[in-house]
Amino acid sequence: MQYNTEEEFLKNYNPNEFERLSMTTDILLVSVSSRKQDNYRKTSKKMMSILLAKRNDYPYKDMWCLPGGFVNPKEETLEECAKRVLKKETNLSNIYLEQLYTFDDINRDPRMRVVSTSYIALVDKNRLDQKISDNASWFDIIFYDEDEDSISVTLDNGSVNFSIEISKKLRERTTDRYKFEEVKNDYLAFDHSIVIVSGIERLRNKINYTDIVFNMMPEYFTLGDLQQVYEVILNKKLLDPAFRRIIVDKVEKTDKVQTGEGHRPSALFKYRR
Amino acid sequence: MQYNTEEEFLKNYNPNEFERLSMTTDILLVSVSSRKQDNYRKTSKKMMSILLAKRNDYPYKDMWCLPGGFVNPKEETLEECAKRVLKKETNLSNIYLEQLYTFDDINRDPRMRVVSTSYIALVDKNRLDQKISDNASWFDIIFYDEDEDSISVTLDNGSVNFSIEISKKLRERTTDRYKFEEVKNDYLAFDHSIVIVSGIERLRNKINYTDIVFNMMPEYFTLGDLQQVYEVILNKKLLDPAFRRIIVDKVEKTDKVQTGEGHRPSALFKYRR
DNA sequence: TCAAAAGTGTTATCCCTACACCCATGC
DNA sequence: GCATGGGTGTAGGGATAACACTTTTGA
Repeated sequence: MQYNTEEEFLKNYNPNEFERLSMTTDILLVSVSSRKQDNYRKTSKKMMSILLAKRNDYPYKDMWCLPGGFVNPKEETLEECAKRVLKKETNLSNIYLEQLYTFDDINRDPRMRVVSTSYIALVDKNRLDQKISDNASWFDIIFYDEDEDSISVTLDNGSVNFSIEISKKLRERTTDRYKFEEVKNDYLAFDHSIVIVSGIERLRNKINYTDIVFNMMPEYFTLGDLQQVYEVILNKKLLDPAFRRIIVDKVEKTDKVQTGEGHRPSALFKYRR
Repeated sequence: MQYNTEEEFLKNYNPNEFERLSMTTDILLVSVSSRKQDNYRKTSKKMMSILLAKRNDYPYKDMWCLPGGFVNPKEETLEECAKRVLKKETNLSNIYLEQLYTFDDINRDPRMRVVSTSYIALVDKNRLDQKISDNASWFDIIFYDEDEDSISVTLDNGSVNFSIEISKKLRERTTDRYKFEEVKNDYLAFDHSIVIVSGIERLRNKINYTDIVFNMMPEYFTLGDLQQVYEVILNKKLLDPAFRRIIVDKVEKTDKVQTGEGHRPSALFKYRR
């Protein structure tokens, strides 16, 4: 249908002229957890954590999924929808949020077409009080292994523990974009295993050329803590002097000192604004 | 609404339970044009070109926009929709295509909510025969200037010439994501000026760490040509020896030679697979 | 002959890696 | 005392930038 005048345009409005669909936003909320070590001298071990929600409705009963919700087209933009979901789940408003990718799993819901725009959100877990939604739970990424053509992830929330396996294949040889496909996944609903893996890839890339990591840090932190966060995201050990050289311009030393750790106390730094 | 059994789930299906919206895909098709120089010795000057379509329907009459179209939710994914549009506009099927961003301009169409997922597509113009859609036209980017907080672009298709100005502002100080806003734009419909600028940013970034540039090159090319394409995308002059060192592993020298150019003939290379 | 681009070599500089080393603490 | 992490200095190697230089062609 094509209109030539304003009159025609307004008069001929037919709400069913175009096929409609529903949209959702899904949010990959990432943080970092610490687990105390037995040896009193050792620093606590760090892991990435993501927030998952348990479904108790048919047909996804007892599966886990990323927090998300349908977009209300009359009221909110996609980003506003994502913020609304985050607020509901964490009771926090000012969380770092970045659009990840728009996935459209054509058969996601048998009743209607759903397109989902996913977001990645980063937060310092210490900012969260206890008011997380009842059906939500933090899962630690206790294992993450990536090679040429597959990714393997193990998640654990203290009582539930499961692994997923994703195959990766370069889409075109001219680019860095991968096609991810589920190989093994018995616990995550929809295509959320793919969203998780894509988000972690994004995070891992961006940590090298942006300061997003500071969205996951408390106001004051030691360089050791910061280095461990880098290491857990990059999934490799870094050399201390090299790390300090990279980070030195991004942080500011404060007067504060952290003691009582079974070794030499460390200076507390904060992000340089 | 929540379902506990399959029976309940299927029986209670209500197509209006969730608010619907319409989706479109918009495609930023980028190529490189050459313009012969007066001096017979000089190589022809290169410019980026993008494909725009002229609207002749109210309320966008005589404005230009990116090729695009509504997604048919029953029949196609977003990417399939983008490919369908590209096929219609260029008569080509195997064009490099990459999802750019999902923009949702809440007041894009006064009659209904439209969300648009944009794609960037790269092509070697030589592959295109004359069968471009009647209302479509290649615009050369004859001027592109970017500084700390604004971008200025001038487009020209031989008969129409216009400029747009976009302000850019870092969204958060921890990241590299910019908020773009139109400052001046009298010719481009919707939010397409923002899509164009975002796409060029993406291309400029990716050229440094991927091989996407070869999607815009013919099978055989000289290193001088290739370097000029890099230069026009990066918007700066590169030093010959440095460029050759970077590129040497990506290309293969062939027996072919290009002569008749008013200077020493150059070897033809092709992309190393 | 000459202007333009093709193509190559060489040096200085920067940055990163790797390693060595000393310091300060709690038990 | 000692294991552990905090914190710093330095030598070596690889990549890059800048420049100089030679080659080859069409008009």
